[in-house]
Order: sequence, then structure tokens, then C-alpha cells
Amino acid sequence: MEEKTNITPTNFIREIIDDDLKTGKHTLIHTRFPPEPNGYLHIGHAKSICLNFGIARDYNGLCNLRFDDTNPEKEDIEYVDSIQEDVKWLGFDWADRMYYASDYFHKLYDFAVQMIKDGNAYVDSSTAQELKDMRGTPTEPGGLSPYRNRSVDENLRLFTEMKEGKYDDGAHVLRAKIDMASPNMHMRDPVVYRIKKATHHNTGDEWCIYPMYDYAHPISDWMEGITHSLCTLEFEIHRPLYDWFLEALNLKNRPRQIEFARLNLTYTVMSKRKLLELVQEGFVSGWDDPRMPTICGLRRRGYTPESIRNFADKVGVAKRDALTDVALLEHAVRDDLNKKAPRVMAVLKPLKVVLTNYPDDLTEEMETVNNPEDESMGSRKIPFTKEIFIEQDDFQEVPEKKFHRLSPGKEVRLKSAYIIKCDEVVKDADGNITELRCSYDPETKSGSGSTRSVKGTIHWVSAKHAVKAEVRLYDRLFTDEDPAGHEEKDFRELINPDSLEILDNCLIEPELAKAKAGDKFQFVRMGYFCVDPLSNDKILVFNRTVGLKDSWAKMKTN
RNA sequence: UCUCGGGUCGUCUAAUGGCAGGACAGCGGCCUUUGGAGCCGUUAGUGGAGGUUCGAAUCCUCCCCUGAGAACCA
Repeated sequence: MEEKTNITPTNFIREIIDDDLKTGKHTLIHTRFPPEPNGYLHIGHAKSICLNFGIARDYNGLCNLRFDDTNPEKEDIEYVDSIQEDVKWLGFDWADRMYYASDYFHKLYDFAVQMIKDGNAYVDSSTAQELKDMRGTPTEPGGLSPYRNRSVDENLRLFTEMKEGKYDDGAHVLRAKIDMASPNMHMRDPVVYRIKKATHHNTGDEWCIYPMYDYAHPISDWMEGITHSLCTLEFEIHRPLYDWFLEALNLKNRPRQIEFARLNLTYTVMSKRKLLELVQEGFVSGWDDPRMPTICGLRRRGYTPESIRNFADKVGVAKRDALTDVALLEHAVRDDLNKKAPRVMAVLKPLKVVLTNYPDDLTEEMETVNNPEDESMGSRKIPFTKEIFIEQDDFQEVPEKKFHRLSPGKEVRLKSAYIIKCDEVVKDADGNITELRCSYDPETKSGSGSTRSVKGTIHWVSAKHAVKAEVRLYDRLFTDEDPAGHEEKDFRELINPDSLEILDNCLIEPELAKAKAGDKFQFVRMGYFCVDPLSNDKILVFNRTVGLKDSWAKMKTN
């Protein structure tokens, strides 16, 4: 399922598991990934997926996929499908253990009846506002509901009638009877069931009452035999309630909830709500816009599952809030693609070069390796002719200091071809450079054993053979490191206006014309690129996954 | 204000009373037919003040900073 990495993750959760194994508390480790199907998965979910499935894999345990679908108003089958696709794509397998919390609605109902019989739950007929008023504040205890001491029989009758659809939404709720004076607001007789006459994506119109997360989650975990229920920090305050339900129902072999810090990445937002707003308000083209931190966005951008898994291992798991540098993610994908991506030549901003002393009709096939990191990837031939295109940025009429590329009177090597010298700069009436006239040194053919060397090597394509393509350059979506972290500023104000640059006049080597959607390449000296699914017979579209490290650019900014 | 969490290089993360280490980023160098990759080197940290101890990032006290908590959301 997963290729070996040199990283052995260790974290406080694995230590707890090691201990549980050692003491014999558990012999089989069982985790679960429990998304609510109300949005697309993002890189933060990927961290949780890698954690849960990774633990199952390393401990020879099991990890379930469970849809936490207790709120029919927000959930949709569209998300159920995309979530499965994304988890699979990341390289994980739940075998036959895909569940829905809604699969357990009958059992959950029976447990609720039992809680009523045990005096642990009651039907409250207060309005939402009254409930809110009775709850108190973090510093003041709440008040007791006038319905708190209804008889078991009356509670049973009302709860049955709620289920039967006799009441409108909001008329009654079922509440756990705990402690209205608890300093933990979640323990102040929390709602267990509410009436919602809504169609559920999985159970249709079978139910008009739906359980709350705090109630459904621990019981779902228990029913699946989950040993370690991993969730993010915001649920820490819910843990006493998680334990209370299991205790109140006298369930044995209880799962243990353990919280860890969610992933935050610099220069992006991670909340489903904000991501949805970016999509709905047209700041991006969709959930899979390559600038989005969604799994589908990263996939379209050209990220590999391995790179995301390695990233998840590298960020680690702890309890302190963190904002991880997106450079770490970029490093992970460079690291992976460096080993896998074939090198090809592509000129993004072409500048014509005529080799004045090269035979007019000659086409030479130049041999070049596909990946210097991996000999097994072999080599290929690329056509070389009198007229070629090079990158505009690889020429400077008045060269800056330490500029090792082409300039008047200077030499540069064309990768896998010859050394050329710039003899003449041709300009149009407005003074724009339209063409370079150069001469080549026939003694310096690549692979011929020529020993002459020059400082710079640049990429090129043959004018006659090059294929046109569109290339999309992506930059960070926000100009601020933590766009969601400002109270006085809306994250929308911090959107980077230059996060997408479309180049529609790029020239690629002919070999690339065969590329199919999703194919990944290193454009030599430019970065890693992949074929966008939008590509068709008419036009090839490439997305830049990430640029190469560029020490020249860095030198200039310093 | 109250309750519960959390504070280790710029960032992320180790240490479990015994040499504060790794990764990313940065910087310097080597190498290079990718100014890529690789290799070598290097900068940089225990929030503060006390205390316990032969010895404290780790234990205790106080303080500071920070996150979460008052949906019929998850």
C-alpha cells in the first residue's frame, strides 16, 4: 500500500498505543477516520487520514472510514463520493469497513430510550432561546429546566412521539441529565436528539429525529470496536461528555478519545467554511482549483500521494497549535518528483535564436537523459535545427553581475547540444528584442567528448518541431502568512491578486505532445509541471506544481 | 472574569531528572552540460522569576503569553 520512507513517525499518540499494548489493555489497535460529508477534504484531513490509517498499518490494526452524517441539512452524497476518492488516492484502504453514523440510528435510538429509563435523559419542551438562556455562561452556572423532572413514562411517550413525527422542528429535544452547574458548558444537560424533518442522504425520510455529534460519536466508536478515537484539539472540551455517555450506558471496552493539533499552513486557509466561500464567491475556479489546499486541488496541481504522506510524517503530531511553513509541503513534492519526473525542455517565454553558421536543412537528433537521478528511466532524442527558441530570461543585453547566461559576445551551452555565441541582437522599430543571431561551435556537440566548458547551460526547443502549449503558473493564494488570523481584517482582503499567471505562448519539445492528463514532468530549469485535466486535442495545458529552487532569483532579491 | 489545554532554533518536531537533537527555511562552500539534484559546513532555541536536586526543557510555586469553551453544527 505504501512505499517505505526513511521517516519513522513517533508521537505522543503512538506512545499511548505502545503502552496500551504493553499493559495488555488492547491487543488489536483500531482507529477510524470520521469525516462529515459536508465538504471536500483538504490537506488538514490528509494529516488525520495519514495518522489514523498509518497507525493501523504500522500496528497491524484496522482503520475504518466512517461518515459522521448526523445532520441531514448539511450533508450530501456528492461529498461522500469525493471523500472516498480522495482517501483512496492518498493510498489508504478501508477494505469492507466503510460505515455511516446513520447506519446506527436504530441502535442509537434504543440507547436513548435506555438512558431515559435509567433517568439519564429527559425531553425538554423549551424553545431554543429558552434553552440558551438556561445554559448560563462560562462563569455562571445554568438554571434547571422546568421539564427536567418529567417522569420516565412521560419522557418515553414524548420521545416516541417525536420519532413518530407528531411534532414540528424545535418543539422538543431530548437532553442528557448531567450537571447544569458544570464549569464545562458541554456538560450542562446537552441536547442528545433534535427534531429535523429533513431528508437524509442515506436514510431518506425514515427519521425525523437526529442524534447530536456528542452522543453519536462515542457510541459509533464503541460499536465499531474503536480503541483510539483521534480528533482535533477543539474536541478536547467534549471529552468528558464522550466518556459520560459510555459510562451512562454502561458500555464496556471503551474507546479512548485523544486530541491532537490540527494542521495549519502558511498563506492559505483551512476551514471548510472559508474554502467554500472562496469557491462560491469565485475567487477560485472550484474545489479543485490548483491553488486550493484541498486534496483534489493538490492532485490537480500535480502533488503525488507519496509527497503528501511524507509531508504528514514530517509535520508530526503534537498538542500545541502550529502554523506549518508551506515550504515544507513544497519540499516534500520536489523531493518526490525529483526522483520520478522525466526531464523535458519547455520554453515558457520564447525568444527566437538563429544559428547563422548551422546548415539550413539539417536536423540533428540530440541524445538526452530522461532523469539524471534514475538511470533506469533511459534517454530520448530531441531534434536540433538552425532556428531554436530559448527563454527570454536567459538573455540579457546588458548582463547583470554574475549572470552566466547569454548576452552579446558571450557564450552559453545549449543543454544536450552545442555551445553558442551571441553575435547580434535584432530589434523591432520599438526597440524590442525580436531575435538573436548566434553562431555555434561544431566541436562542442554534447556527448562528443568535447572538453570545452562554459559557465551557463540553458534549455531550448527547435522552432520547426516545437509544440505550442498553455502553462499556468500558480503562486500562493494569499499575501499574508496567516490570512485567517486577523480579527480586524477579512481573509478576502488578503487574497493575492497575482496567484495565477497564464502563459499561452509556450513551446514544448515534440515528445511532450503525447502527454496525458495528470502526467508529470520537470521542465528543465523551470520546475515541476503536470498536464491539467482541461487539456484537449486543441491545446495542451500544464499546471506548475512547484518551481525549482532558484539560487539566481534568490541572489537577486538579496 | 471562570474552566480546560498549550508554550523548545525563523517554522515544524525530538528529549520522559543525566551531552538540547533532527527536518524545513537561511547562510557559506564543493560539485554540476538543469544557477536543479547531491555533498560538506554553519547560524539559531527551552516565555519569565524563584524553588527542589549532585544535576531541571522535564518536578514544585508564582507570573506572562497563547488556544478552546455559552449551535437543536461537526
